[in-house]
Amino acid sequence: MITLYLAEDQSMLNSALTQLLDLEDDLHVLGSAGDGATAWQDIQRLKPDVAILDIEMPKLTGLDVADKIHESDLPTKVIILTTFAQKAYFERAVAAKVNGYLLKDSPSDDLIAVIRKVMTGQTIYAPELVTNMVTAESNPLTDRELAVLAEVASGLSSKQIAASLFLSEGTVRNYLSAIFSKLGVHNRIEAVEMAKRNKWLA
Amino acid sequence: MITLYLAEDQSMLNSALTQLLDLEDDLHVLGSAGDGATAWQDIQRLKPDVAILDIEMPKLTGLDVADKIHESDLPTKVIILTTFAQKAYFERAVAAKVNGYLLKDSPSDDLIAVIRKVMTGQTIYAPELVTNMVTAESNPLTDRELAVLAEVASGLSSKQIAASLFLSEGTVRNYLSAIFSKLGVHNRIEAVEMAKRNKWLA
DNA sequence: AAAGTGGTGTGACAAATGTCATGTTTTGCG
DNA sequence: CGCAAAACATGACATTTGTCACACCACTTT
Repeated sequence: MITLYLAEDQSMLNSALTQLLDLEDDLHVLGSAGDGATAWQDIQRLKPDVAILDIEMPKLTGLDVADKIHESDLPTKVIILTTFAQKAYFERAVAAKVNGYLLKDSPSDDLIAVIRKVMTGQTIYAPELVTNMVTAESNPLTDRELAVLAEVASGLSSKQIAASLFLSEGTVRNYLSAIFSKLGVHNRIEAVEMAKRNKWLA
Repeated sequence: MITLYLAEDQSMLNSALTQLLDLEDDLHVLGSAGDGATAWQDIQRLKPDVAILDIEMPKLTGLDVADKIHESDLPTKVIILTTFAQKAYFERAVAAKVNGYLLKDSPSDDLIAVIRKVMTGQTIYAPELVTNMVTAESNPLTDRELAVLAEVASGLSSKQIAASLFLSEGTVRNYLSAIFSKLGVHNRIEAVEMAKRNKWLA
């Protein structure tokens, strides 16, 4: 009997999967949560064989929970279940040594299959991800540039950003200029749009 | 026996719900699709009692499909199943006379309950929506302003927008100024962010 | 018919933005 | 170490952006 824990903040999917997984003879769902913090507490207590974690959740992301599981040497294996094939997320997941990484546009039967494979010690990554890895942009910005862009994204002016980061206004504008050049765009709007699309912010 | 059709582009949710709904004694899923166009074709042919439609899907949105069902006088009742409580969507759904409107952060049991209620002739809207209706902003922009903002959102400069809409550059900037004033913001970034959040664009 | 209202359109002006040339640390790396 | 590449920082300059006062028109209201 494989014991499971499910962390997924969309209730419709959470409850549907919980019920569906529990119907399998060899699977049993010990519990589920809609946020990362609750999930982490439950997982420490329940020690499931496999934790299925969404990434974007309140309080703690699935990747944060995966890190904690790994740090604490829990026996629990981790499957990340997320919406998009995002290079940034995938890289963090690989670094966290997750046992599986599956996209939500796979059918639920795939999830069941991955759970069983992970329990045999295999590591399973969705093929779309490997493909996407090649094409997807890697974040070319430095920490400082990213900090500036984050402020721009929340609507601050160069002057406000300068004050916030203790820089001269010219410096801020220069970072912006460097950002535009690196991203191949020509203004703040486009830069912010690209950064959001690639999840480079926050 | 209530026959169902499910249109949902996230395979994980689609397949999980399909299986789960089919387990109920009085429900039967005739088919499902991951895009609106396929769904519309199938629904015409299969004439299910209830169609459960996601809004954001490829080809045709769930709201488009709902309109078509209504126009064609099909007997099929419509339940919209979507992620966020978005005033703009909800208004269109009400205009399309849908029989139910449910959020994906409701548990799957709620969906089953709503299906049965809708079949008795009731119309069911998620309570979060009615609450949200009061607080949510209604789009205060004129058509012209919206056209300008849409171009801004795709990163064009005032000069480019002026050329595209056959206006003087000053006029474009004046529209922007009016937009900022109406939205209570002070620059393009914030205006675009607000418009995107409220789905006022495209 | 006059007055009011809201959408549309314009140019002048001040402020913010983006580019560039340049200098100063910090960080690999042979 | 030495030194090259990258990151960090600044001010001068031209362009773009945002504000404002104003004008025109269509459409109500009085």
